[in-house]
Order: sequence, then C-alpha cells, then structure tokens
Amino acid sequence: MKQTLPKLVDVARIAGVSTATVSRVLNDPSVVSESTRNAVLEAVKKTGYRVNRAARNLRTNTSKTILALVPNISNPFFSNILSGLERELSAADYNLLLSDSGDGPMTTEQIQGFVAAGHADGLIVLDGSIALSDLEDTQAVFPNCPIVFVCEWVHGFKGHSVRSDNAGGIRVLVDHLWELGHRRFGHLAGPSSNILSHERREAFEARLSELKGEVRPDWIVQCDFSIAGGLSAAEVVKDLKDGPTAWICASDQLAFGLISGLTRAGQRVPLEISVTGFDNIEMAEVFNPPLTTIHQHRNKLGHKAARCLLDQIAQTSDTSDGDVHTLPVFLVARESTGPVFQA
Amino acid sequence: MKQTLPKLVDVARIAGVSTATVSRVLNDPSVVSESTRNAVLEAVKKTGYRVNRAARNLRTNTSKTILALVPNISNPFFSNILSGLERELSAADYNLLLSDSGDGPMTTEQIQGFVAAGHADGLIVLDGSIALSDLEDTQAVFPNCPIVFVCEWVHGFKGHSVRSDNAGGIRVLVDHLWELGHRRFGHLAGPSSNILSHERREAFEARLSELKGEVRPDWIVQCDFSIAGGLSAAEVVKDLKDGPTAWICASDQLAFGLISGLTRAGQRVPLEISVTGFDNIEMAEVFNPPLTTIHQHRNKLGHKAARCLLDQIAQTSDTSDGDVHTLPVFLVARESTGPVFQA
DNA sequence: GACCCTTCTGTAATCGATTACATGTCCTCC
DNA sequence: GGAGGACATGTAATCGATTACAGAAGGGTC
Repeated sequence: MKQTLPKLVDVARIAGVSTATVSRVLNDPSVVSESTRNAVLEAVKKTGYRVNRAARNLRTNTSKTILALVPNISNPFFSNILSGLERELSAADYNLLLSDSGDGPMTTEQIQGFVAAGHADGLIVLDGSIALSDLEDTQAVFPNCPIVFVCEWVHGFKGHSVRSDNAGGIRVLVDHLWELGHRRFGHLAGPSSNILSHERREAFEARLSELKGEVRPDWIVQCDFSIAGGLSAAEVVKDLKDGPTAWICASDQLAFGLISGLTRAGQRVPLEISVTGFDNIEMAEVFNPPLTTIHQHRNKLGHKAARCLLDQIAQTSDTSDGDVHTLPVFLVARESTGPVFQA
Repeated sequence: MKQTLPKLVDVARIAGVSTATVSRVLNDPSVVSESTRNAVLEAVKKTGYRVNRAARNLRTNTSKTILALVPNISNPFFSNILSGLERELSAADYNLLLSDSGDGPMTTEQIQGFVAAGHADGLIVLDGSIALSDLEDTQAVFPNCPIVFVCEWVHGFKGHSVRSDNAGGIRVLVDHLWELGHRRFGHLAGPSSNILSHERREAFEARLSELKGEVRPDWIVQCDFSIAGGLSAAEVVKDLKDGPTAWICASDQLAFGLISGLTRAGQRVPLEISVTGFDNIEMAEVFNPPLTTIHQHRNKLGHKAARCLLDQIAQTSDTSDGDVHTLPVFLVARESTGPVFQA
C-alpha cells in the first residue's frame, strides 16, 4: 500500500537518460535538446513525478518559503494583508509560512529560531514591536534573508518597508472636520508601544497646530486598537463637560466601540458628536451610522511587500538599503461626521 | 562575511564525539551518558548550532509542517480559526503553511501539488467545496498525510472533522423568535454550493415544521455570506407585502448587510422586523442595534482541529476513521430581535 | 585532415542530518 | 575465568535532488 513516490532516478530510467538530464529539463529546459526534453516530460507525466522539496532545499540551500510574523492573526486588518501577500507569493511559487508573534515582542532567539526552522528565504514582518537590535542580529546571522516590513515598522532599521500614508490620512480627516466647523478635537490613540499610534497621534497634533487649533492633551485617550478599547474610552469620554465635538480614532474598530458607547450613553452621532475611523474595513460601510474613515489599500500593501521581498531575493546584490514605500490613502466621507452641533 | 552556519559535524568536533552522538543528544538525550551529553550541549551552545531542517526533513521524510487550505484568508471568520490552529501547532513545534484556495474549488492537481511542494505532514481544510474524489485521490497518494476538516466538510469523506453545532444553533434561534411571538419567518441562506448553507437552511425548515410553522420557499433568499450579500437581499426583501417579521441570517455579515439595507429603506429593526445572525463576530456586540446571534468558539475549532491532526500524525495506526467532533454553540440574545410588531 | 567550437549528456560529488549495525567496555553471575 | 547482557559510542550508508566537470558528437574553417 505504501507505494513510494516516484523519484528523479525513476524518471531518468524510464526516459532512458541520466538524472542530471532530468533535473535540467525541470530547472533549465533550454539547455536540453527538444527530443530528450519531450521524452523526459513524458516520463514525468507517466510517473506522476514531483520534485522532493526537502532534497532540493538541502542541495540548493533555499526553501522557497517566506515567513510572515504577525502580531495577531485573528485581527481582520492583518488578514487582508496576508491575502495580498499570499497571492503574490504563490504566483511566484513561494510558500507562505505563518507565525503569530503573540503577546509581547519577539526575541532574537525566537526570530532566528523561526528562520532557521522554516529555513525561510525571507521575512515579512507586520509587527513593529520587535527590537532593532534583534533585527540586526538576525540580519547578521542570515545575511541572505531579506526582511521587509509592512504596515508597521521599526525606527532605524535599514531595510525596505511598505506602509500607508498615515500622517496624510490623519491630516485629511482633521481638515474634513475643520471644514465642517469643528474646533474642539479629541483623539483616541492606539497603544503607546505601537508605531502607528505615534505616527497618527503626531500627525493629529501637528495638523491641528498648523490650523491654529487647540491641542488638549487631556482629550487624547490611549487605548488598544480593539472595539473593547473604544468602548472603555467611551466610558471616560462621555462625561466630559464641553468636550470635543469631533473624535478622530486611530482605527475603525476603536471608532465602532466609541460610537457604540456614546450612543448607549445617550449621545447622538453625528448630530452632537462626529467620529472618524482609520482603515475602512468592510464593516465601516454598513455600520450605523456609516463610518467616515480613511481607506487603506490593504491588499496592495501585501502585494507590494511580497514583490519587494522577491525582488531582493532575486538580485543577489543587496545594495538597496532602506527604501520606504508609502502608499496613498483617501478619505471616505460617510455619515458619522457632520456639521458641528448648534444647541 | 558569509560565515556559514555551524553544522552537526562542527559541534561533534568541538565536543570531541561523533556526529551520531550529537544527533542522539538532540533527538533522544536519554540514550547518551550524562557527561557526553553535557559536553555536546555545551558545544551546541558555543557554536550556536541549529539543526538544518531541510536535511532533517530529507532524511526523516517529514516536514513538521501543516498545510491549511483556506477559501479566503481575508475573511475574518477564518482568521480566528487560524489563530487557534497556529497556537496549537507552534506549541507542538509544527509550522503552519497557508494557502488560499481562492476562487472556485481546488483540483487534485493543486492539492497534491501543495502537499508535495510543502511536503506537509498533514492537511487542515477549511474549504468544503473540494470534490470528494479529489480528497480520496490525495489520500491514496499520500496515505501518511492525514486530513482534517474544520468548520466546513465534505459529505462522504472518511476522516476527522471539527465543526460547530450548526443545526442546534439555528434551532435555538427559531425557538427564541417563536417565543417572542413571531410566526412568519424568512431565511437569508448562504451560497448553494456551501455545506453550511445547506445545513443551516435544512435546520431552519425542520425546526419550523416541528413547531407547525409555515415554511415559505419564497421567503428563503440565497446570497453569498458577505455584507454585500445582505445588502442586496435587503433590496429584494424590503418591498414584500406581509413578509416575514423575523429574518434568520446564515451569518453575522449577512445580518449586518440586511439590517443596514432595511434601515435605509425606512424599516425599523427590531421594532418592525427582527433579524438574527450566526457566528457572533466581535462586531456583533457594537453593531447598532447589537445583534442577536449564535456564538461559535472559533479559536476552539482551530485548537481542536490541530490536536486532532497531531494525534493522527502521532499514532501511525490509522484505524480511526471518520470521527465528527461537534462543538456546542450558544445563543447571544441582544437587541436586533424583539416581540412581534403590533401595528 | 587537423583543429576548435558548440551543443548535448553522463558521472559522480555534494548538501547536512539520521540511524542500522558494529564495536568496545564494564559488570554480573555461575 | 568465561559467557552473556547492558550500555555507550563510532562508522558509514542513506535520504533525493543539483551541478561542476568531463566527455562525446557534430559542424565549420583553413
């Protein structure tokens, strides 16, 4: 019953050639004459031969595998990026190995363990909480294993990085609300450890300053990026006297939580308070009220990162250090924002 | 610069033993005397040695890798299951290889290509649209590669399968609405090709019949599982004269779409129409109105499937065919359902 | 005809681990 | 003292592909 799989040598025997020739037909067909090539291909078909990846990997010292480090796979935002990644990689005949970095940042040990274990040809990192030194150690030990960041990134890291125009998005949101007459702005920021939180918060403060608006530190609330974060922020925020008339949230999920909490507390969005999100996840359109937010091209982020990594693998020259690819974003104005409330 | 990685033979030289002994220390420490074991471990530490997986895989004919076939990675419902999977697998020192089966069911060729390519030790399938014959072919060619279905499944397939109690969930929903006084029920079903659609639809009809309720085929609308599906169903449904007072949707996303569409059309949920979902995704709690739905333990589904697969890999005896593990679900009653409308 | 080039194919070493088998040592027991 | 067993370790074959190198065959030029 346990019929062993056909091997290269079986194909060679049937085709009446050497293993070297079979291998050449598979890897570089042009160097083999047409007649032998056809004979070999026929033998391949007849035997149903498939290359043993382990053997090839051992010999060529590659794995045709890319490892993705994700802080939390179950986050729908990441899954969209993975989808883009997977599509691009599988088109290039690469496999996608997935690893959830779980709670807390990963250590050098873990990263290198993963690389060595999966023998990955490259790393896609969606987790900006990794220490710079760990990354540099990894690069030192595996100089031929390029690392590309998507969405998040790490300051000072020399390597490619693909991200959305976070600051631009926030700026557009502030402007949108400003034009609607809002002057008192609040911000639900992401966790302080997160680079996107910083980026968005800074952009928020900067744009507000440019417009000569008031930046009130007590109107900047730090939460995690989840719905629950938004809900608990609402508890704090709902009782503010003369509080913000507009809240800019660092993610759609935060915005959902906030709106939900405010609504329960009897406040009307957008009539009394305007709220914006960031990401434009699918839900934003059907939420009640439909959410004004910033659209990120998540699939494209994944695509681009994959391309970027594959390019680096292809060209052995690693001269290209530190390109930052920033993808544009755009405002999707829906009904969670409106003119400032006239009592 | 390109310092080659330390190999087994390097460790052996430094520890003053043979490669066989080093290998034994790494794989079955108990057979080696304590003194040599310590010497070897020290040498391992000193060199920073890590086993070359490709070599090991080649020699042992295993890969310590599980391949997950997912219909659509970007679906947040799946990503939660993946998360459970990943956690369990990585705890057992297995890798998770991800493959998006994309549009349309996969062919034998593709499946086997993936198995052979990734040289997976096992398969987790979340896609019920694969043909039975393709699965059986795969089992014939790779008898040592167990296949476990999660969430979805394929009729007639001999093998383990982990799923939620879909019928039970629907039954509870019908009863819940029945008790609220509803007698005219509609159902937004998933795509006809999907096994869950069937299961849930049949349970819907069965329970309604048991209660001596009326099953109206024209009140059963087929959509895909997406938000967009619910929105377009709303277009059809909103103009029904004396239509259902309660809609049971085959997924939360459908319910969101439906509620959103109905609300836009001026109908009030739950005052005039009650709507239920299925899944209890995070969003259900903060949706407006909060969604009455069935909670599925998605993480647990992933966990269980992984355990199930690992168990099969561990025991070489493949006597165990066809266990179905059904996980319980429960009703989460929120505000999208209410007593039947009295005009 | 001699020489060289091009084109195609075969031989055999190699990647880095695992493991069957052989060997050696030491201990126990009759 | 010798047989037998338990335990620890080493030797070398092996997994299945890739590829450097060598060799053969054919063709063109002087």
